[in-house]
Amino acid sequence: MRALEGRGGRTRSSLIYDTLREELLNGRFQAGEKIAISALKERYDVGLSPLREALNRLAAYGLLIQENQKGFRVPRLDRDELEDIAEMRRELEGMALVRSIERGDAEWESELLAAAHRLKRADECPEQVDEWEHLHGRFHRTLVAPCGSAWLLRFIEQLHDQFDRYRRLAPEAPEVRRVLDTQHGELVALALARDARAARALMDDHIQRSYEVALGSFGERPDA
Amino acid sequence: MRALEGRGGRTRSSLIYDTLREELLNGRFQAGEKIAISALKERYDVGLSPLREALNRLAAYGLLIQENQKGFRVPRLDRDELEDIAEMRRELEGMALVRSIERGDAEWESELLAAAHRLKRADECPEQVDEWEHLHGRFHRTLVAPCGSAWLLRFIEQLHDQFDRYRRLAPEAPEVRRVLDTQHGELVALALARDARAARALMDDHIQRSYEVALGSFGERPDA
DNA sequence: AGTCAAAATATAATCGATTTTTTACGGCAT
DNA sequence: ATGCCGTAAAAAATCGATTATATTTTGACT
Repeated sequence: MRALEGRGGRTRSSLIYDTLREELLNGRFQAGEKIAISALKERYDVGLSPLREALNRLAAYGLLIQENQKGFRVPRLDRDELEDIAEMRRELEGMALVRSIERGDAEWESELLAAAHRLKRADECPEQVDEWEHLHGRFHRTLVAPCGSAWLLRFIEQLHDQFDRYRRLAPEAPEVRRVLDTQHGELVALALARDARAARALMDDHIQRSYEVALGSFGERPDA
Repeated sequence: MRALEGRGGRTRSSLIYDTLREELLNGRFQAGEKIAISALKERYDVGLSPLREALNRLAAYGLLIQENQKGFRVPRLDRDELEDIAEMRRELEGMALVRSIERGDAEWESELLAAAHRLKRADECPEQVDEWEHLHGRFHRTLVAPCGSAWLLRFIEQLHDQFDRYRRLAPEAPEVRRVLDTQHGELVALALARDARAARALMDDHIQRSYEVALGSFGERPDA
């Protein structure tokens, strides 16, 4: 799989980083799995150095676990951790959304409408998952973009990535999906109406429902 | 400077990481400075691979900036960013403190008292800065430790590191320092009294004052 | 059979050298 | 003088091979 040829100003290391991040998010690696470095080396046809650098970055970011002298592992999926991630998302994205509503300008309103529209179009093509994921992430980023805090945005991004490891693994839930899709539009409406309180409440509910979908990644309740 | 010999289970990469992190926090590198990799290589007597891996991790963590094909740079100090960091510290540490007060058990109370006591002793030995920094960090970590969210703790740690880049560079402010030292004790008292609201308010004030001290890292107001 | 230790194997970490890209410099035309 | 192009030097990124550590296997002994 000679996937990393003819790049533009990018470094091998950064290309592998992006690729691996995407694959980790999409559950292409078994949770808890040990990373076989030389296998990846073959698979992407790169040297050890850029590969290891990418793995180091992913570990610092939290998408891998690094143990001295024992290489890298994919973090296990853990109910408590998912709950933690969801709870933090509610706190931080709620905070960011309120601030965005206070500070966002007319240009933001336009971009928000555009992002929501693109996402809505994608909602109707369930076959193009990658495209939908892309637009979905972009919509949520747009929503909180003008919050004014670079660090808050950074943390939110990181939490989204963590959350997506679970959500993308969960089975489809069409009824909830429809509600979630509707909420995207409602979030825009509340943002444009500058109703911070209601927007925050809706965001809370949106993340809570997503969390319940993501719980599906643990398989159908072995406790029932 | 053959500083990285005879290690115990640690990897060269992780040793350099710790060393560089510490030096970055202590302002041993000029803000905005370009990292001369081969100079560091000589200085710590290590190969390029572990050094670059450490730099990659530090960049992912936010203590360095990485630009494709242009190596690594120390982030500039920026008033707006410091404000952002302080604001986020107020939000996140406030949140974590409230939760700790709700959830912390008797063992936590003991450790908190111990940590505060150790810190107080160190307050009186202004010559042992490193020791004080160590105990200060530990005190603040203890304060929020039982908040129940690993991710919240992670973000707080990261923000502390960012904040310290500024604070440790700022000139001493003995009067404010005395107030801040006193507040550590008061925080413990409020935590033990389980007065979440007052504790949060005090933490807010504590961080705000620290922020004002840290502003000193920009030199004496060129705008006056 | 089960257990421990030593040897063998596999994997992680590191090094030294090479390749690629950027940056600095100097001539040349405008 | 100023700006552009090509070359030289420097630095970043990468590779291939080596060393160190962990894991597995083997085989003697209980």
